[in-house]
Amino acid sequence: MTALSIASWNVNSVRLRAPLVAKFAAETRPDVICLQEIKCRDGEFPAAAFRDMGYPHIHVRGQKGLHGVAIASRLPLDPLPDEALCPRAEARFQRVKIAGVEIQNYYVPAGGDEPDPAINPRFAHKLEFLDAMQAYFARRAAEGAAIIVTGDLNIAPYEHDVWSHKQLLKVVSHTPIETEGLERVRETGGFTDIARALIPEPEKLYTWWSYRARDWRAGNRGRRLDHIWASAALRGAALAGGRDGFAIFEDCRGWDRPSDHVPVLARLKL
DNA sequence: ATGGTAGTTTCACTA
Repeated sequence: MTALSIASWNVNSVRLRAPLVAKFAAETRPDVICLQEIKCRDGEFPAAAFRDMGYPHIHVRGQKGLHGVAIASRLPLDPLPDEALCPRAEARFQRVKIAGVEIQNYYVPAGGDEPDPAINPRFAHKLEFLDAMQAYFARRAAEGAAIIVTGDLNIAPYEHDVWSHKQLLKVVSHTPIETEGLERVRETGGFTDIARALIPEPEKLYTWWSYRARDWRAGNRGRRLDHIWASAALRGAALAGGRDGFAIFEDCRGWDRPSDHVPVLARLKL
């Protein structure tokens, strides 16, 4: 049996946040780190800093200034085609194979403020992106492949994934069209939400706290936007470790010049 | 009902 630990973190600019990633990597030593919102082109990724952290194998899907995803690994990785999945061709999806596991890294569109696709093109894009994910999973479901889906999905699916279910029902990230859509996507692919399989409701779980709060810790108005899912072939490996199989690194939100998201981590026993 | 902060594409946009 071998262990494989996979972290996911929306860093909100990898060039600015590379020192924080280094601190996290030194403390937690994940085998793989999936990043979102790197906000740079491929060639601007701070690859040398990641090599120094012990992650020489890197796959970047960047774009100028906005969005962008990257995967950094201690183990060799094989890039896989990204299927041009994003309906607007933004850098929001990539996939690789590491130690026999396919890792898919997503940055789902945030969707703007108004949860109505008829008047808000960014919300329409978010729903189109979910449709594209569902169609992709439907095409691949019969394979039975060992797949990890991770990233900033920008949706808090369950009641206890937000600080106030009632007050967020009309707020983008927790509206029924989004939460039901994400459930459909997950079920289409036969994926297990590792966090909730190991840490069931009603325990509150958050991975994001707004920059705009006066005191993020005191108010604790968080949302669980960052996810790690395991395909049916990996469900046993994902749940074998019990509660230690999943972690949220809330302390990172209190570091100097933090991201508004914190890292999440799954520990697989393959 | 409003505004609050952060980052990059910056006297404007996304999140």
